[in-house]
Amino acid sequence: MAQETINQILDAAEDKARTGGYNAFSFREIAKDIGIKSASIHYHFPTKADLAAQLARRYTEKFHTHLLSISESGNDLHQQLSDYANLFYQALRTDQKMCLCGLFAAEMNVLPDDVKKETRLFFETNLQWLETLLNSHEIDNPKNEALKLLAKMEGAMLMAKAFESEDYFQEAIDLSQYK
Amino acid sequence: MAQETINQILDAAEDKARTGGYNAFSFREIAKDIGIKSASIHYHFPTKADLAAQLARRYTEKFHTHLLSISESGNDLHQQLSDYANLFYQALRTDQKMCLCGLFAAEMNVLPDDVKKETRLFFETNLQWLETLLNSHEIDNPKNEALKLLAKMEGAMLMAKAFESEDYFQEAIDLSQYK
DNA sequence: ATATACCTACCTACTGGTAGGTAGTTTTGC
DNA sequence: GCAAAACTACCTACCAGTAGGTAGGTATAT
Repeated sequence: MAQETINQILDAAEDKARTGGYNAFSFREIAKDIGIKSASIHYHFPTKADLAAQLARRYTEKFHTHLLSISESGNDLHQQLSDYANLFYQALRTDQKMCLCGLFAAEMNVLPDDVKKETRLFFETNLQWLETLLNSHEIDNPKNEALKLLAKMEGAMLMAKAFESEDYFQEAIDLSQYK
Repeated sequence: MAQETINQILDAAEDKARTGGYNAFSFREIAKDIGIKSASIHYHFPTKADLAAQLARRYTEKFHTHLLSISESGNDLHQQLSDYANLFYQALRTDQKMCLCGLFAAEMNVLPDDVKKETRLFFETNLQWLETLLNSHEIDNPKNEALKLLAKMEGAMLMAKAFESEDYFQEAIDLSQYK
């Protein structure tokens, strides 16, 4: 089973992609990092587009798992949104890195189609989860409110990166209106 | 006077940088676009870092000019913030491209120091302008409010890119609280 | 016998950057 | 007033390094 290698490849790629985007990771660098040859990565991921698409998909799936566990908690709206914001904050804090799909979104125009598709799926997944949550708490115009919340998360992450301090994320996130 | 060439180089570089970030423009591509040789670009900008730093600086300066003209209008708070949001919206709409510094911010970790510095300056310039505006209209905690507004702008731009539609920007921007 | 998971060796295309040359313009010294 | 020197804004030709990708080989396990 080569699942372990595949995970290692994706881990290394994610690390680099979340630092500088689609052009910031290469087959050679990943190979060097995990101790195999670049040609061997092509065995698992024929093209770079395949690798990046898988990367975005894995990222979205992991994120979705966290979303489900938040909604299953049964906590009140403010707490769930707090936990939600914390998903982004922890990504910043523990990895000192941007949201993978946030970075990909910024580069949307230069991404291969498959990667675009997976990137958009991340945002759609988030919007849907937020909308359901807001709707179940009888918030007006949940669709629009969801979009504003998602934009707030990504914008706050960008502030943290721009000023190179996670604190800016917390300062930019204000969920008091949902209390 | 070679100012014209310099402008052409920066224009071509900005076009590409705003599409895919720091790694999305090369001396050769720019040279080809404007009809000179890549070596000649090095004459005006010794290194890529120099070029990108100048690019960010020019971008910030232009933006700052617009900011000044908004504050000189003497319009009410809501109108000025609307005009402010429109600066970002127009960048999206007319160029179909991301905010240069928003993209650079996402890639902060891989930028040369000079480019980092200029990128941060863009955000500081925005924060300062917003803070002054909010302060003069007796808004509570203007510093924090400024950060939240700036995050909102960049977040909304990211939404527009993620979904490849400018409409998402307008939907994510809601300034009704400042009415 | 076949499939898996790697390998070596190589390809073409492109990257930022440098050395050294040149035509045309401007500045300097007498 | 004019020739020499210097400067500007390009050029050709090249470098080492890296990019994604391919062909074909090999050891191991089923």
